[in-house]
Amino acid sequence: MPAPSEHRQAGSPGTEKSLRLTTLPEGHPCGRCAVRAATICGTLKAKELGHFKSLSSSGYAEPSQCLFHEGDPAQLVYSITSGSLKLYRLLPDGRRQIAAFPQAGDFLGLTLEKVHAYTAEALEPVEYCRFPRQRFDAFVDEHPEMGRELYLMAAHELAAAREQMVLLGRKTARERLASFLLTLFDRARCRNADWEIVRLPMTRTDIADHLGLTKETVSRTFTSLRRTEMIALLPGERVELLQRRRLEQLACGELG
Amino acid sequence: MPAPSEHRQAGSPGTEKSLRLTTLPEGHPCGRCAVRAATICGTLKAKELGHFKSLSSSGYAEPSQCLFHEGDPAQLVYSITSGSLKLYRLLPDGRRQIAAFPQAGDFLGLTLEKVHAYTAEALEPVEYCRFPRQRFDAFVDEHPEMGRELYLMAAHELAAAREQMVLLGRKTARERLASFLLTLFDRARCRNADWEIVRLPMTRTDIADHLGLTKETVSRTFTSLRRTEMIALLPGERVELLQRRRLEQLACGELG
DNA sequence: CGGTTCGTTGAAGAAAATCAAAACTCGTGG
DNA sequence: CCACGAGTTTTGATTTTCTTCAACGAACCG
Repeated sequence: MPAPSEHRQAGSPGTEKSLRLTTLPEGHPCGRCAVRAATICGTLKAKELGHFKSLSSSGYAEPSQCLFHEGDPAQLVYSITSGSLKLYRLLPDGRRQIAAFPQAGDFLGLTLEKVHAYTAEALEPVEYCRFPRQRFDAFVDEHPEMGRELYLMAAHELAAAREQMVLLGRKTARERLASFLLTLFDRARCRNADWEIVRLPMTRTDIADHLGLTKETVSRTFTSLRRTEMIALLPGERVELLQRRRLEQLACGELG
Repeated sequence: MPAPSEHRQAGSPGTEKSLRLTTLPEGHPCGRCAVRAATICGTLKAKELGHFKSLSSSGYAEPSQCLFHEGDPAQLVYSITSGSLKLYRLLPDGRRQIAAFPQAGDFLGLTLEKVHAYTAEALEPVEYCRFPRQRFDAFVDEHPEMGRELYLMAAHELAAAREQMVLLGRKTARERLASFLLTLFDRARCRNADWEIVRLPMTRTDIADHLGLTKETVSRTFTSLRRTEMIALLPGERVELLQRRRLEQLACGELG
């Protein structure tokens, strides 16, 4: 079992900057992004946006800093403007499950409970906007149309979580890694150009804790995918997609 | 790998009956239920409820009948009024992952996509209300306060799905079964009296496909929990909780 | 009563975990 | 510029957990 990670630094508050609840291209032909881009920003009229903006402050977190920890009172809501994080839960003996790797454009900390159920830890330098939870909730109450947008976000995350359930419950190690890499490629393609190269900001251990494997198995599986020439491993923790079709077949279980 | 299940009967339309989007006790001191109870019904004024009601028709499904299949156009939204179902996804070779076991009070078919990503199959006789998707969406558009309620539902299901990710990614067979049984006990306690007995409407294979195990492992694990006297297996596919505390410790990984 | 499905149990096998160690990366500082 | 050292990745050998295969008994049903 992996050792528990112990980081307790607070995210350092930054100076006020322009409010961007999403950094995504607004009309991009990617379902996930399209919904995100429509979220919040598109919903609010100029005057209301100003009011909303006044609720926020911006901040910055170093790699391995946590925006919040499992068990912390959920007092703030975060909107990531750049960088990426891991969102995880620890079992008492240190076993860890990473639920997601949130990126720019994602909301964090929107729990219904009084405390956070997950820890959000930066993988890279992260910029974010922060909203006091109470004022955020009050704002949502005053602007019913926000409810719909929050619903769209939650529904998307639910779909992703259930997809991950299929992966964790029924896929082999190769299928898991193939699926994971494809989601990364799709997320990258959605934001950037059609590069078939992504950088992995997370370690093998992080990937293992996301896919329900060990770091050794993840490493061996990378090697296996490289040997069969579906991907290439480039310097700088980057991965190139060589055969999308075969990787897709593998990911959904149509390939040995 | 388990053999694929092949059922293609349609849910039989029933006669008009009183609209109940939830059958849960409205003031029950259970978080999950409280939110559900507040959902929809509590949101609409009498006149609007009448309009909403006029959009629905009620129906009935036999065990093993499907309300909808993975890949079907998502034309209807369902609200379960009695009975329970399994919501699952099949891989091409027949591997199956059951995402959830929806019950009375749950909504089904609320996908953002054009088609359903999961199959909903009745475990027991199921009564439900049906709403044409388009009219449901239009209604939600006209009643912004509905968005907030949908968000609460989605957020709850997201929390449950992520809990299941921890289970599938990092728990042992015993821990998985313990966690699963506890959610069943909690759901039952929320609805009924404080009986520590639940009936399992699903087969061992269904449980296995929910927990990422095989039916043999599930069976062995039931035996193991029975031998250590945490639970008792009663006639009629019923399970009695004997030592809640120990089962809870086991479920969250504090026990061998 | 035979047929089917479901649940349990046993024995053998496999995928991934664990244990162990070498190779690589990258920042630091001599 | 290169050597050092901590952390990460890769690879190998062994073990474990769960799966697979197989058999049998119980419940159910026309």
